[in-house]
Amino acid sequence: MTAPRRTQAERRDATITRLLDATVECLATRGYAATTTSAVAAAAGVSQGALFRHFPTRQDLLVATAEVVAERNVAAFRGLAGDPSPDVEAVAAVLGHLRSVVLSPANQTWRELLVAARADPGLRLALLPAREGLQEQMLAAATDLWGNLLPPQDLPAVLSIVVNFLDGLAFSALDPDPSAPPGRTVERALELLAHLIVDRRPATEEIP
Amino acid sequence: MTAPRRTQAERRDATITRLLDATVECLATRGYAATTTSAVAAAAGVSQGALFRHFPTRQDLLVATAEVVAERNVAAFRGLAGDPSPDVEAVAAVLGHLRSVVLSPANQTWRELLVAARADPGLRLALLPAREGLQEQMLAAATDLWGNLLPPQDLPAVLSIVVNFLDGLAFSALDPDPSAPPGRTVERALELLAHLIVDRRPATEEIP
DNA sequence: ACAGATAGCGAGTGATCACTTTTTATGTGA
DNA sequence: TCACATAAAAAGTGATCACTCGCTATCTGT
Repeated sequence: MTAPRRTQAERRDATITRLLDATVECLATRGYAATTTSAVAAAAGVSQGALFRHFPTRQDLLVATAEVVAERNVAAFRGLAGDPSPDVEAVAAVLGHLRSVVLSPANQTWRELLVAARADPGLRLALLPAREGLQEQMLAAATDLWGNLLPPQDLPAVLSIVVNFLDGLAFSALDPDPSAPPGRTVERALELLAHLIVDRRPATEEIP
Repeated sequence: MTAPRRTQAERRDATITRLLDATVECLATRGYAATTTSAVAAAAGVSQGALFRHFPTRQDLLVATAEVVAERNVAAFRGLAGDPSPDVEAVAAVLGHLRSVVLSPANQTWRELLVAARADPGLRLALLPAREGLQEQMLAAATDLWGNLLPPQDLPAVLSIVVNFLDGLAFSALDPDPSAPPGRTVERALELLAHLIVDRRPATEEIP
């Protein structure tokens, strides 16, 4: 009943935030094609007119959303703790955390936008700076994590293997629940990758 | 001038083939969202009415296309020659071939449909048998290629690493030309994976 | 040759898309 | 307090979507 009495800037920022959050959720749950302006506006609890006041086109909304999730993803990657002298188990544990980061809704949103950008030159161009920044930050994070385990010239290759493997995994895992525990195959794959990073000699499991 | 005089079955099969090929091309070049029934019909050189005579809904067309490209992908995987006693270079070469297979339009089409299926339960369900068949055939192909190099229980994990890495690569490579030569990082990554497969001990490159 | 069946065409059809315009609410500066 | 600016809502607008329908063209069995 009582008026909240917010400033214009507060009102503006609040609805923009709600729109961006709604777009993330919409992309993660319904996919790119079903992320329509009306669906986003409805999810945000505002009108379409409000949406188009702050984002002139749908693409502008998507690009802004991409930048938001790119920042979140960078923060999540940097949040992975590094160990000064890690063993195989520690690296495998980090890879497990990395897996859950890659499977998170924010990363799912990012993937959805990347896939759409492949066939949309305008979106691809608009996403380029965020993509480069993300890559750079991830290489820096990889240096923090594994810089003393690998020769510097191999870091990009190993990072590419790990991240693309996890992305490919997220993308071929069509299970409705992305936070499900990893299967045996994935578990063993992470183990092999951990060996690749730590001692560069994966142990052959003896068959009992 | 002269009438070609084809049977009904020939006419039917011909337009169905043209529609499926057009759908593959459309998905690979324009992406899922832009693969509309009118675009496919135009690319196939037939009317929309002809399309809907053979495929009651758009989803039926997409599912049929998925089954076609899944078969093509299996054939491409099985076409990779195995070597009875391969060294690192041979395995790396096979991985290079595998990369070009994964980057092919047929595989790009498959990925596009998989991504769309994530947010579309009906499509996901319809794609399930093709997905299982593909996975099975790929494991068989991997056994042919690397069965005598790896312990059997590690085959699924290694296959998962390789294939998902390449898929993730295809999916983050937004270059307009997918047949471009692999960059230094990708080259080194394939080398490391070859070592992982062959001698399970990647060589550390000395810095000159 | 001819009746019936199948294939293909193209003009619709309602729904929904991204987006615009008009109108109403809500802060802001003087 | 009140003219003004900005934010949000409500009601459009043309274009395009998946899909239908009536018609013609082509083939098939007899």
